[in-house]
Amino acid sequence: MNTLEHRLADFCNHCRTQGFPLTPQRLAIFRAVLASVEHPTAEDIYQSIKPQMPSLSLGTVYRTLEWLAQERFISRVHAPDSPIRFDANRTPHHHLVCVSCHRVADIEDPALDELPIAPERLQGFTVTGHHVQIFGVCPACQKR
Amino acid sequence: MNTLEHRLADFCNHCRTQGFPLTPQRLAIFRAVLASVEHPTAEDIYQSIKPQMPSLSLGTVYRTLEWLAQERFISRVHAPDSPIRFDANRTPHHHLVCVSCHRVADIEDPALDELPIAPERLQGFTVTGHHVQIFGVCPACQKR
DNA sequence: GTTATTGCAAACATTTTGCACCAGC
DNA sequence: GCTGGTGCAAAATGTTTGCAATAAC
Repeated sequence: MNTLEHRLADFCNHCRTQGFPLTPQRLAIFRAVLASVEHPTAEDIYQSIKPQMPSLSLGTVYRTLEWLAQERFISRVHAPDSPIRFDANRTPHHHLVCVSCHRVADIEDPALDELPIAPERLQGFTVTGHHVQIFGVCPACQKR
Repeated sequence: MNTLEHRLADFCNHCRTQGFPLTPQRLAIFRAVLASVEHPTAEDIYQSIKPQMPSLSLGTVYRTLEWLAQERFISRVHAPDSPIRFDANRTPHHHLVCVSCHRVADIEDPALDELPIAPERLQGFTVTGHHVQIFGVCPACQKR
């Protein structure tokens, strides 16, 4: 199971055991990434939390997102013509990127997780992972 | 054939027939992208041309690279933790990205050009293309 | 009480833009 | 000569950082 509650409990545990102070800002920021179906930018996260926590600063959001990525609770999504986005989905997946509105959707397909790459083409690189971006026009943009 | 001379002639032709003034700046910038084996950033291009053309401005480099991409003579490469890079390679290919030094190498493999994506997973997106990024450590960084 | 985090503002890196001047056609 | 390109400097954008005040433990 991977419910929101489970993920949050995991996170609190990690902070406690690793000696990272569990601040309301961290909790709110991780919650916001977990809750978002889109892939929010730092600014998106900031705007979504600001109403309930007016003292929050954008710098803290950047620092915390960076730290969450380092601790492997979220990952960064780099798409063209867009600031860095964040993603709490930890199951292996790839991305559908709308070339019109720059929306990013997750795509899960085991066929994409194991690519048949010929080793002799790797030019001596030690591979640590890969990521597929599929470009296209999303349903909403097709209607325009 | 796709020699440098051929690509340049193509480019000059395109400008002539499409009514785009063929300026020394445009020629120098396209030449620089063609000549580079790495995937240069705007700043890289600027620095490489500056000695022979001291009047060149960075703004022109950005404007020209953007225009070259629009006219499909080059493409943009978006890699994590790096400014936008440019690529004159027009044969279908993908990228090897070094997670240590952020170098980007081309990888050509027909297996990557036609991915077996199940249509029902596309969530209504109209697909226009895709791109594979393979992350790893390049030979130079492995030795450190 | 100690230590790490936060808020704030300034700095930074990259890219875009407005405008007067200049060059290609 | 007209049209669009260039150089320059300023602005915009996205992100990072230094530091004093503050909150978690």
